[in-house]
Amino acid sequence: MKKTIGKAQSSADGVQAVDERYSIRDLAKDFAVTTRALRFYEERGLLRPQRKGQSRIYSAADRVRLTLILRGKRLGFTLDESAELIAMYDPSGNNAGQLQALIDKIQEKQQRINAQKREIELMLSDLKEWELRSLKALTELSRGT
Amino acid sequence: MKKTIGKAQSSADGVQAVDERYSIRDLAKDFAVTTRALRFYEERGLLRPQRKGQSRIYSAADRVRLTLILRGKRLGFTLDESAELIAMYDPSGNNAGQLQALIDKIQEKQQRINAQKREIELMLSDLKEWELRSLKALTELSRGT
DNA sequence: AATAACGTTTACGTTAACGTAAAGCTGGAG
DNA sequence: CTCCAGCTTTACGTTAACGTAAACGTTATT
Repeated sequence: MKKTIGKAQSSADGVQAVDERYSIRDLAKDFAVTTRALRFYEERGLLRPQRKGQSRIYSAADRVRLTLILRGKRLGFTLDESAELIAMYDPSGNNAGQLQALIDKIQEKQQRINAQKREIELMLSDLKEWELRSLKALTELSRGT
Repeated sequence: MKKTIGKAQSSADGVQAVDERYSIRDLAKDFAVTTRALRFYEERGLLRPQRKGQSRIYSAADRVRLTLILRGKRLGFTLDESAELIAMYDPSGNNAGQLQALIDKIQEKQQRINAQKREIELMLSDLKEWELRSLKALTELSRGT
């Protein structure tokens, strides 16, 4: 892993060990997204990189957020939903209410996905039936029935 | 079930029994979609209702097609994909070549759907893990750990 | 100084699947 | 005949999640 910005944070504060800094292109490359996407996520409030002059500087925390954003996408969440989830997951204000809300959202998502799964299984059996029918029709046809 | 258009098709041809006719609003009501959506589906080639004068008249076959369209939507298919599926179900010009192509398409579709199913199962276990974590965090928090 | 390589903001373009008027036929009730 | 509900076409608007392009700033290297 190469740090492409500045020098290493050999901070003397002991506790906060590594807090590497990444350019926008670093993140884009590492996560296989475009820089446009990263700026867009920021515009939508999902990322808040520091600035060095006019340039954006991303931290390890930003990488975690981005990971959550992309996982959300894979799970079919909208950006707004992911923003909510990230906010809830944020350990800054972790009260019981927030966690309960998070759990509710997750369970709701489970319901939807389960429904999809059931529908897909229905469709699969449907398609298999059709395939059988078509195969029979084809063989009969080639035999000149 | 009320037929709201014309009179019943008490056709004397014996074989083709019921072929009810529905107005666009009938279909909209029955399937809980807007008339705009129905015209849009037609515009995209997914429906082909007859015309009586300027008005559209939908048949039982059209209802089946609409069912497939909506099922496709629930499965997350685009309209174009649904159009493909509907074309597969259609027993129009069935020569050997067409049948083979049909089978190929069906099998290809099966692959994709199976992949989707696996992905969904992955997501589910992911979500369950999250849920567990959140639940633990919540109980520990309420216990004041 | 000039060029390349990267960064920035601003802003219009794109796709999907309709929503939402606007304005005009049309058949049947009164 | 009049009128209205219900149908039609035409066409611009909307949301999400960026893509794409223009025009410009900033370093670092040649």
